[in-house]
Amino acid sequence: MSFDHKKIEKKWRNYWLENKTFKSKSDTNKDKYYVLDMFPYPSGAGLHVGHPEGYTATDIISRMKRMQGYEVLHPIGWDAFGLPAEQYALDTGNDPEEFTKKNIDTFRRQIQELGFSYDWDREVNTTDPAYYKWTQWIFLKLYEKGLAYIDEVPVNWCPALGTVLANEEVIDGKSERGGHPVERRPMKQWMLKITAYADRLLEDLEGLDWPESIKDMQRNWIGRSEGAEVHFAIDGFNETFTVFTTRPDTLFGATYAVMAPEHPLITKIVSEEQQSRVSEYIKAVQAKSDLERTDLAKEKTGVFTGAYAVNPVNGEKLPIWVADYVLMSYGSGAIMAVPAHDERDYEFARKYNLSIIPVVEGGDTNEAAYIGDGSHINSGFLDGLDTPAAIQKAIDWLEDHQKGERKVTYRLRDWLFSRQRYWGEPIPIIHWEDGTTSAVNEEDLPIELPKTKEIKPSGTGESPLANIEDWVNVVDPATGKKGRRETNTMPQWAGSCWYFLRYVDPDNTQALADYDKLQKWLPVDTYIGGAEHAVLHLLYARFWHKFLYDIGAVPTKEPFQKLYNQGMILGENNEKMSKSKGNVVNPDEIVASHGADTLRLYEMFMGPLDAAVAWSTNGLDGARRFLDRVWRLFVTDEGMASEKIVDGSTDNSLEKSYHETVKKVTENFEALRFNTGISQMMVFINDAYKAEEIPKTFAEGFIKILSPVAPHIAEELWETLGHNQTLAYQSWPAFDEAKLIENEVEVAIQVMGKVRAKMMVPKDTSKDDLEKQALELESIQDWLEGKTVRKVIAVPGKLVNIVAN
RNA sequence: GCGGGUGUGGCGGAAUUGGCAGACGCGCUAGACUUAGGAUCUAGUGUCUUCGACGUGGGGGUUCAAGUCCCUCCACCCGCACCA
Repeated sequence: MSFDHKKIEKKWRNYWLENKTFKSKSDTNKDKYYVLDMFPYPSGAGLHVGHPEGYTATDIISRMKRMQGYEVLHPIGWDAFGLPAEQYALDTGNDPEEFTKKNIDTFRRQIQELGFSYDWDREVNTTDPAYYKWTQWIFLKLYEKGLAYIDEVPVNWCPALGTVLANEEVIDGKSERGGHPVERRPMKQWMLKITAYADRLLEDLEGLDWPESIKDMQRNWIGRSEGAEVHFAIDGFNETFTVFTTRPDTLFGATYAVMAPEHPLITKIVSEEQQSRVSEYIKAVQAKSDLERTDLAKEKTGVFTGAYAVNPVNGEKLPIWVADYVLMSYGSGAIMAVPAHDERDYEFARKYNLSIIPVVEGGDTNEAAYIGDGSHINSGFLDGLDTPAAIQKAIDWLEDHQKGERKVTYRLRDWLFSRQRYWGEPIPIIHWEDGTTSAVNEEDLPIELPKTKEIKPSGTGESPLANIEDWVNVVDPATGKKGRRETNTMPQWAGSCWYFLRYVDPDNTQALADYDKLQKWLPVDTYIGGAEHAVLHLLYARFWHKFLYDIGAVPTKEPFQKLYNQGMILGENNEKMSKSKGNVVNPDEIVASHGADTLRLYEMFMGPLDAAVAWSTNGLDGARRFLDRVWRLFVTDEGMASEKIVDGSTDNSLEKSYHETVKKVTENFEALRFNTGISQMMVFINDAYKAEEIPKTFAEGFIKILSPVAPHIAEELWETLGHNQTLAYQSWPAFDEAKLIENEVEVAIQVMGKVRAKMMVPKDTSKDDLEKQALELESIQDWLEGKTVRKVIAVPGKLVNIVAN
């Protein structure tokens, strides 16, 4: 008979919730273990089958660690600010808060139905004023320390929608909704100075147990490069400009200079005869979308400005060009071009017939740019040096002559922190009528979002908050000075930068979390989530954490010690699940038809946690079949413990299988290799079916190791075996290494590397004996007939290989 | 182009230090039980011209022995993308 998953799962779900079985305590002597999921955005679509994959993985770790005697912190919450709720409000006129609340209720129900062992007293919600009070507080601290500042930066302005769009809302230069044209427009925006932490964000990656690919992505994103800034005079002007280069050693090979189209100096230096061509070019570039501009396939374009730069090392005059292959956002927005040793400059020089002067020996500059190392030529005081030495000497020369200096540049840019949106944390700043700006007082936090039915774009590019007069206008009670609240709100990343701190102390009204409690729980021991957050979320969170460390708010330099990325679950047709493809699997339906335990088991058994694997209904049925087999093995049709389970059994036929299973499951779970751990449990159940008796201790041990994966059925089995307490805190079974060693082992006998026979021998048979016995085997004699034995390799306990010809 | 990764039966996937390739599951085949079965149980299941040979993306190499180490090529996936 199969088990009644609906009845059992409801029973234990309610038991855990009512008894607060998974409440974690900060004041214990137990060692702590903090297992974190990337908290979800509660979308209107409800839970996706992808969610339970990561959540089951962390739940298995949590449940196992509890049984191993750790005090486990395993919380969940809601990353509930964000665009979809605002779009919904715009479309329907409904309140995003109510909409969000409803979605959260659905997510909570679905997550509880899957039996995850979260401590529900620690639930956090980024849209709760009691929570975002502290998000705003962190912003105030950043502002105090000069790490939050206003800058004029280009944003995606959509005139038709009257609003600014996030990059992901712009598709091929058109708005995602409505397909309206979008243009780049400079606007005043809040920026966070993440670049001030660039080096630390880079260096501290070393000590983290993260996938190397993610660390690499962060390293690339930060993009540190060492080089020099070189100052160039402009011929006939009392102006200089600066270029950044990683190859100051090639300065003698510079044959022209390039400024980005946005470079402020261009309008000053452009010659009369080039004026119209330059302004036309700049206009054409501005009309291009970012996508078009960065399209590598396209040919490089540019125009001559008519002006000349003076090469500081030799006084040569270099024509200054404008070209969009130079980016204003990197370095200083201008370069010295060394076509002989830079592929991009080479391509450009070839197209526009600019001269190419080799200064490093090695390549053939008639064919291609030579990037490699070599002895320097045509380079005055650098001649004869190799690249590293020439770089050093060139920088020394520049510094001695005040023509430049050593410089480190980053690809990482400061974080654009404002959004012209309603549904986000208000930025706690007031702009006064006298032109000054001040932060809201700490004790006035939180600045709550005003309730409104008017979540319409303001039309000016400001957020809908600008329309709400009561909220936006303020008067300083002390001086009567009038002011306006900042109408920009924070991006969705803000709330997720520190939520894992709030779980530690979710109800604290005096601090974002109590320092001693943070000391108990930090860092997060295991953090699991999707790889789509590899850079932004994880980099922003690390940045805030380091800042909080600097102001003494948190005790660790890094938030997440071990990180793991779960893979994606694809549709049955091997494509990404999506409504339009009709291949979406709804977890509610699976929980109803097969049960939560089956879904959990199946998702863990599908393949390695980090792999992308296609959903299979047959595979799901197989997972259910296994649980049915376990049930039938332990429980009679009458619902009693099977007679096959014997207390004090002397049958030791299962001994090796049991100990091996406990060992493998423990080790595999520890290493997040759930698929192999589960397959070992299947092996044990197959063996147990064949055994006459199952010692009760083995049955109990098996139920314990099954419980992290399939907790409902495990609790029910545990109870059926006569226990009246949850098994959530029963001790994790131990295995006996000695029980794994057989007295007799099978060794393979190979002739010329091919297995020709096998024999059973005592496990510690010596090399010589092995060799002797193998050669005496009759079947081996046949193989050796007519051949001469040249060599015999014997590996005790493993195999014998006879080399003969 | 650069960085990271993957390639094993019909399918998902296993294989410490190089040491019996294909664990476990799905699917499939046969049998048992059955009024019936998409239930359950038992046995089998890499390929082939079944003595035996061949097999871990292709080719080459090291080794007594290679999925595993080295060289080379191919395919696919992820990230970045004119970063000076």
